Amino acid sequence: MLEKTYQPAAIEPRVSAEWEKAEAFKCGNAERLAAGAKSYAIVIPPPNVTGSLHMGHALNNTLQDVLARFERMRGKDVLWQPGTDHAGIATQMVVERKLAAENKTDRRTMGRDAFLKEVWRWKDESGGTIVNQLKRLGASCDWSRERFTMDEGLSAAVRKVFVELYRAGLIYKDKRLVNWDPKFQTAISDLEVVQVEKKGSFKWEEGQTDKEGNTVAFDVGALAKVLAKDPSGHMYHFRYPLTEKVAGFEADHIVVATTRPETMLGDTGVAVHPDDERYAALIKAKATVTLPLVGRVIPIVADEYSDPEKGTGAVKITPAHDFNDFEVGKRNELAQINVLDAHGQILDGAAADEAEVPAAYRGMERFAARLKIVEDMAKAGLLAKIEPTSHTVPHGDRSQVVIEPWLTDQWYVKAEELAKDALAAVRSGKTRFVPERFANDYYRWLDNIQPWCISRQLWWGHQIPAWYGPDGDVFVAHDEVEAAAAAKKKHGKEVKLTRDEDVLDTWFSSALWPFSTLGWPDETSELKRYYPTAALVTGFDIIFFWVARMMMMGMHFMKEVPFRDVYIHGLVRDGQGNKMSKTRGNVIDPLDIIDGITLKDLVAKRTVGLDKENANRVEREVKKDFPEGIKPYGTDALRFTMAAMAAQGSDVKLSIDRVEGYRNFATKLWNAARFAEMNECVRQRDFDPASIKETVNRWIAGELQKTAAEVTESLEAYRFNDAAGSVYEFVWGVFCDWYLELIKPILMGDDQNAMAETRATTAWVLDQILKLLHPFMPFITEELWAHMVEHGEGRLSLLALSQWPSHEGLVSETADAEIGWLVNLVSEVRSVRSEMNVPAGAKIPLVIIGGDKTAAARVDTHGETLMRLARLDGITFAKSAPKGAAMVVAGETTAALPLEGIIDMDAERKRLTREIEKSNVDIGKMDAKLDNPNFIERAKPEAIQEARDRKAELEDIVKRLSAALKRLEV
RNA sequence: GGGCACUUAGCUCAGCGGUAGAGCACUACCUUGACAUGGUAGGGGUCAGAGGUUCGAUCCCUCUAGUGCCCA
Repeated sequence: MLEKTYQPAAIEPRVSAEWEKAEAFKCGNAERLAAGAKSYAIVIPPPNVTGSLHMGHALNNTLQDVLARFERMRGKDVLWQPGTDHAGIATQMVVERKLAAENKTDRRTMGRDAFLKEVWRWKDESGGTIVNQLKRLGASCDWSRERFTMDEGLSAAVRKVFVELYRAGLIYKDKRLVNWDPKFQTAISDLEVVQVEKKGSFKWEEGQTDKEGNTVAFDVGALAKVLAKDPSGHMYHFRYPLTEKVAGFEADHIVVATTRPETMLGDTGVAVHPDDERYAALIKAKATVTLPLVGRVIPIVADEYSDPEKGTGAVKITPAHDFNDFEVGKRNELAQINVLDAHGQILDGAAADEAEVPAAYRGMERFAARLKIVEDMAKAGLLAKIEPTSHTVPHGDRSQVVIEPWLTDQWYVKAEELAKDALAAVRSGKTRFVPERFANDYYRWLDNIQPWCISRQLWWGHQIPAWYGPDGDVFVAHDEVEAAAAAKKKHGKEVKLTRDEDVLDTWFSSALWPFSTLGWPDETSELKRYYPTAALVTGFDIIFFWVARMMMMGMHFMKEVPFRDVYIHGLVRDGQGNKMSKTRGNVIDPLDIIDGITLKDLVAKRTVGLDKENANRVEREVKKDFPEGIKPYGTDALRFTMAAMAAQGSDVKLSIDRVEGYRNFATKLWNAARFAEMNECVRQRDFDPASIKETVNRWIAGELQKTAAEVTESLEAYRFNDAAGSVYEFVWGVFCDWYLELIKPILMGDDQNAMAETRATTAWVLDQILKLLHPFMPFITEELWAHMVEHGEGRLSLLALSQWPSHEGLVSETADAEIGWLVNLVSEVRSVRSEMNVPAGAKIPLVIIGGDKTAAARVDTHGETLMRLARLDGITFAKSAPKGAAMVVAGETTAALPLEGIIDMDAERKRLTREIEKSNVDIGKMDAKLDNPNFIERAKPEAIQEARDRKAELEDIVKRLSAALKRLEV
């Protein structure tokens, strides 16, 4: 016998073990293939190997698993391909931190090879965390095929892709400005840069006076204080003196403005708009300015980049430190002078000599240099103005430090070429975004795509397969042997080669994921069978990072899209709609919902690493929101919550109340099964739902058929919430609330045939429920599936491998009408009882007024059920209502509850009047429609008929209620 | 500044050209032989505001206000 309540912690490990033992999720099952199973593949968005499970993963993987289990039950050969990516920067950071914590030598001291050994050791020890957590979610991946982006096979794919793209001219090396992260000292791609809005507060202007009329001097100390908080957010106006006075130009200087004063050390020009009259004389005279503090003579050039409307209309140009200036510099042949090193400090030593950096600034940190330069310009009398300005400042998404555009040699992918096929594939519908609107983001990005910088100055990652010869010429090859051969051919002798030190962007290998995990470049049978994959499930935040790049690589190397559908889901937020974040302290760990957590542990978890002020705030909030911590709700409840709340394209605001509600749902199911067990509801061999005789059983079979169709349709359309909603409503609202109640008299009665059929039907419906629920709640359903055979036959298979319900011909209109009548009548009686304050325990008689043969037959069949559910002590028939009775109007049936002396006739009068009023309002609405000639003329015939039927129905109700009311008034 | 969404019950959200729905919360009653992690009944909404299209608008269009996200 099942326990009274269900304990997820007790069943989940057991069920997991069953799946594993049966190798239930292995793709390529021989029987299935022999039966001609179509393939259905999903590749997991590989989580970072450094990662641990968060709510985003829980949502993402729940949805994938729902699809995978659904299709597996539909008989397909399912491959859900799992794995992790190597997360270049993140992993390198983790290991460096670990070395520091263990007081081991640092990365640079131990050298590249030794360090990489450390990383691999870390990966072997700790890299499995997230994979194990995914297993706890019930993810039905084919774990035997787990892949890692640094695996040998996947690395071979990376090398091949690099070499081929290079040879096709689609990868090249170039000296360009990159987004340089001074903290990690590596280039990063545009996508890894986040723009942060900054606005300062310091204000000063030359000649500004105070209340007394005294000129206010520039206060460098005050500025220093402001900049210490945030170095950005100000516009500085500098006077650059003309090298020589120019006829026709009044001033002896030109004013330029900048938000980054320190870059002036690298200025090589000043640009004004060619149509700007104010500066025409300077352009004509080919005037120059002498760069203050440095003394470099730099030209004033005409370039449309400068906006005459903005500031003075003159901009300083620093080609080596600004993306726009870089272009201006190229157009006007300005020198590129770099003044920063890899740490973001002003150059020192020989490099500084070459760049003509004044001694005063050498080796200075960039923001310290910013302040000093402003100070020195002020001292020189060349500072005109400082004003707060709001501007966006690029930050590294991992390092959180200000990014510097920096001139370096990097490898690039000619993304604009690869984008063409990727765009066409979506435009032509070969790949479809769900919801569709996300295709717009995809188009917009690919239409404006920039070269993709793929080299990273890290050690952990795929080292670029490029070797340099003695004269710096490059040999791109699959391996060193091939490179050496090429070098020998060129030089006519063996030469010493050095390999490019850089590694590739992690996303470069992720872009190959849909085919590299299937064995490419080998022509494996898996590649043939599972590519293109059926669906990709991911968040909108990585459409650019990943989806677009997989499309580009897939189209180029496989000549075919990597996936048919891309389902984009939202973000998981907290109950209030805030993004979950560590500093906000509102992160909910999925495992804490599954296993539960005490208040104390939750506070500790959320405050770790926070400063005192934040920690106190978070502690207060946690105590308020979770006074008793989080109870253990189990995986199924969490998964069902995710699915039920994953409406297309919208975020999931996760509240614990909701999870609790679905945990209760699981309990409800558990107890329904317990009821079935207690009543010996055992599935019969060869049970055929089409041959059911009893009305109530025919009815539930029909309802089940409809529900199964709804769930199937919703899942096919990625409408997870609708699918979850349909099955929830059926299980609770139909099966438990009505069917189980309706059959109790049969199960306790003495009609053996009816009882046998009902038991078999109940067992059968429960089986179908377990199947329909399985994709959402795999553990409890698998457990019940196994349990429910104790008295019957052994199951032929695991529920996970059973067949998805799909039925036809089970819906019976007569059964629907009959049970509908019963349900309606019970509800109405209950409602009247409650409103008339009839004590819940009291049994009362029911009199059916003027009932026809149908009513009599129905009462004959369902009288006992009716009595039980409406708590009646007898049902009789009469021509007219007895005196002092409350009236019940249920569909075509009118009935009376003779309650004289029990009920308040005044209350009944009021109730009837209110009911009549309500119906009359609705009749009025119908009349308004039907009296409108335009409606009759133009509306759809069905709409007109509907309105007429509705009106007739309402009028009938009013008639009967009015009659009842009249009787009371006599 | 450009683009995309959103605004529906106390809260979180579905829905949709033709009787406004769910979960949670709330109220009353109920230890009825699966389940109090339950049952029964109930209250609660001019579907952000203003126009327009339509026989008919919560739904389609325009504008306004507010909110969020993406891109510059």
